[in-house]
Amino acid sequence: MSSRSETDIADKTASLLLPWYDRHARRLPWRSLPGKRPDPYHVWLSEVMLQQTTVATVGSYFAKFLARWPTVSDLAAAELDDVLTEWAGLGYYARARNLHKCAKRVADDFGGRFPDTEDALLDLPGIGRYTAAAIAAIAFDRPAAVMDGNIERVTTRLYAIETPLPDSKPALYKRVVAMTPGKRPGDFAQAMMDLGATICVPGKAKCMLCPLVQICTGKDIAETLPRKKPKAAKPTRRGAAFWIERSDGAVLLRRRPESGLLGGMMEFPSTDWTEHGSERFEDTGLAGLSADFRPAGAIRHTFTHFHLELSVHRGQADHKDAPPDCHWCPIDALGDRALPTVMRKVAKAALSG
DNA sequence: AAATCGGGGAG
DNA sequence: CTCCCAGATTT
Repeated sequence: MSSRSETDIADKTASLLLPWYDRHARRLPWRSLPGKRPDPYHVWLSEVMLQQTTVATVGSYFAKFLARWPTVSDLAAAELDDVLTEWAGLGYYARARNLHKCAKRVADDFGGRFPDTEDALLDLPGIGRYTAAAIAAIAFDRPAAVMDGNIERVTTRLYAIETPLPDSKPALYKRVVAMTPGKRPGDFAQAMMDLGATICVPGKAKCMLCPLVQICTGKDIAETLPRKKPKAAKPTRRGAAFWIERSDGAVLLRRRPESGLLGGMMEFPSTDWTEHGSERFEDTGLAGLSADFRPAGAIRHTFTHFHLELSVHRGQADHKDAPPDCHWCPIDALGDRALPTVMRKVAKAALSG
């Protein structure tokens, strides 16, 4: 039972938004020149990097990946460890593993060309509902309904939807489907996202500048929308990390398990991260390696669902061969390893403490 | 449906 | 400090 005004919004949004986009579109590295179709590889790479990640953060990573792997086939031929190394610092490392899997699938099953439908894209690793729709619309001009966090907020306000997220998602998606135009669907999606990033921002929206203000139902309560369900508090976990240096100056690194937190990334051998935590080197699981340690400070780091406090310990050991999953790394080469940000903090503490 | 999975920038 | 970001996958 959609009211008359809802129909009006669906009918008018694109025609109001696209002229605004033609004037105010942000110039981003992965966007093509106006009227030209972008390279699907560029669209895919940027969309995966942009999952839960800001435009400012992605910029340099996108350039590095494209310089090193100019085509999806180049990326498919890369070593996974090299992909993880280039991804280090960007977070959500399952994205990097799925990126590599997806590149291989595109190279092997599709001859290096991305499929051009939402359904086929959805079958690929690391491509979910949002990314499939975004690639289909932006790279292939398909009228797919694209809904990300920005578009959720814009649509919530446009229709003054007071049901909290995520319960409101199905209703939001129906509205986005109704608004998405048959012509320039990719530009429409990008325009909605630009609007959310620059005008219809979280908190106090800049309604005075909005091209949709004349049809916006929620402009008077924009600051209170979208409502959201409360989030759980973050507990603190603790543990210890060990900087183990050999007489030639190399440091011991260990690769973490393929799945789970920081999956496939490198670490300085550390204990499990638990509520109470352990300071004992024996709890790192490194058997048969003897070393004396002295305290070298502590670091704090926050992950998505917990805070971490790690004590850092520094010691010497002279073992020619590395334990399982481990290798000795020259200190000068640490920058070229797949070390996540938390482990770079550990390295900094060890070297200054 | 809920939990897991990073990191940084803005307020 | 909290919130949010061009979400996907697993449980």
